[in-house]
Amino acid sequence: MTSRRYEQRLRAQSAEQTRRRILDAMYDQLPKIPSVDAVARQAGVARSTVYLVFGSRAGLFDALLRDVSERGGFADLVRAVRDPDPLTHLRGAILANTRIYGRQRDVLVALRAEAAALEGALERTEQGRLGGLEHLASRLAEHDLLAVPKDVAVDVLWMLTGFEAFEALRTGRGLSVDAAAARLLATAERTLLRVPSPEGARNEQSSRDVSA
Amino acid sequence: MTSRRYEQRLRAQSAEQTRRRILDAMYDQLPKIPSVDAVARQAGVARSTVYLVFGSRAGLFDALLRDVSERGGFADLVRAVRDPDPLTHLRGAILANTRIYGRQRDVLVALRAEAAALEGALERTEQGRLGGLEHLASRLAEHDLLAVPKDVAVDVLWMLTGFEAFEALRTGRGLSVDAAAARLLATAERTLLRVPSPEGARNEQSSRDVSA
DNA sequence: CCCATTGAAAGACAAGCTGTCTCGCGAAAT
DNA sequence: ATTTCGCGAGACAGCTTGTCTTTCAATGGG
Repeated sequence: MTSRRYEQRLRAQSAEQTRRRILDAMYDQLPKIPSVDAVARQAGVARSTVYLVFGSRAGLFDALLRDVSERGGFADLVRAVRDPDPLTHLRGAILANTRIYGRQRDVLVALRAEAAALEGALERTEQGRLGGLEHLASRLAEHDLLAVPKDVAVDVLWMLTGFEAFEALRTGRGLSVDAAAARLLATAERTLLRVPSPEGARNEQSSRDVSA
Repeated sequence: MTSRRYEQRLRAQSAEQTRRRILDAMYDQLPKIPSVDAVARQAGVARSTVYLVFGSRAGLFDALLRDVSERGGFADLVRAVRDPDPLTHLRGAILANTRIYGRQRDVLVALRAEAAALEGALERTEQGRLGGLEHLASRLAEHDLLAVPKDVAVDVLWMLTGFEAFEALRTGRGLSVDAAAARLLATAERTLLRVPSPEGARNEQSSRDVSA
């Protein structure tokens, strides 16, 4: 009875399909937070199947979080980080980051509401952001562009690149995605960078006209 | 049968007591978000009594929110707002605001987690903050202290004085309440105020040493 | 002192949710 | 042909919110 090994490609493939169907069903119901039952019904799948595939309600949201991370829109962010000029890095990263938030907003709001059930998963994701910010702060420091200590720069960047800051401007103040990006960028530049040199003046200008 | 008017002071008084017992029972269980049943048991009260007094789970959290607002710690904030010097107003308001968040943190985290059920109640509370910020921005503008348009200043202040910004620094970056206040203040001053004049330099200094 | 009034307990009930488990079909792999 | 295994179907336990009815006991007007 416990003998034959199987390697069922087709079966695994269709399993992947049901997995996708379930996740897509979740996206469909956002930003309202659906019950496991509602997701299963929308996906045309038995509720027990959802538990079979994702383990629990929390597992379902965890998978959604990973899915969002993989789906990218991160290309722009990566490009900005790779730029040789640290100022372009700063500007491009904040802009790309904010636009990602703008696009994924429904998912992120739902995930935040479910934050209690997710615990570690969210932290793990945020860890990547922290690493990126430390890198950015180091680069700015190396080029002697910082007007504040490096760790303060990391703190401020952390606050400004979080989803909550974006959401406060977007929903709380009714700004567009690009207007929110402009406020965040202006705040970062004026707070972190040395002097309102010709460089600084230009930045301020460029962020102002987007927001106009 | 429908005749006599009653004016039962003692009864009304004991009703107020049960009301308080229930709210206190909630405070006891924070920051974990308790079920109505758990609150009732902790308060030594029937679950149906909670519904009798507060109407619903949402009503319970709504009452908690009002209770927090009334409990104050707002004296410092009011004093800062009344100061004739708009710069003192700015600094005092951010500091007092942040300290209030620090003190009420457990409640605010719980309320945020329950935000979906509260809807309007939170907005109403935030409305007051917005009004205060507009006033502050106007004062700064009148004294010609702003380096950015007034509406931009309101947006930035809104973002920096929200609970989320505080929480990002406090929990996300592990800062103390005063260190968080220093970051917020430095960000606000450098972003909003004209030139790093002698005035500006002094501010930067004072906020730096708190954070050290 | 009597008893209408009313705050509050007790608890039944409906409905929705998560999570677990069992049973059985039918398609895929060997 | 026979073994696996993905998945649907559904029962079950337990927790939750919310509603409603019944009962108890104190309060206070007359």
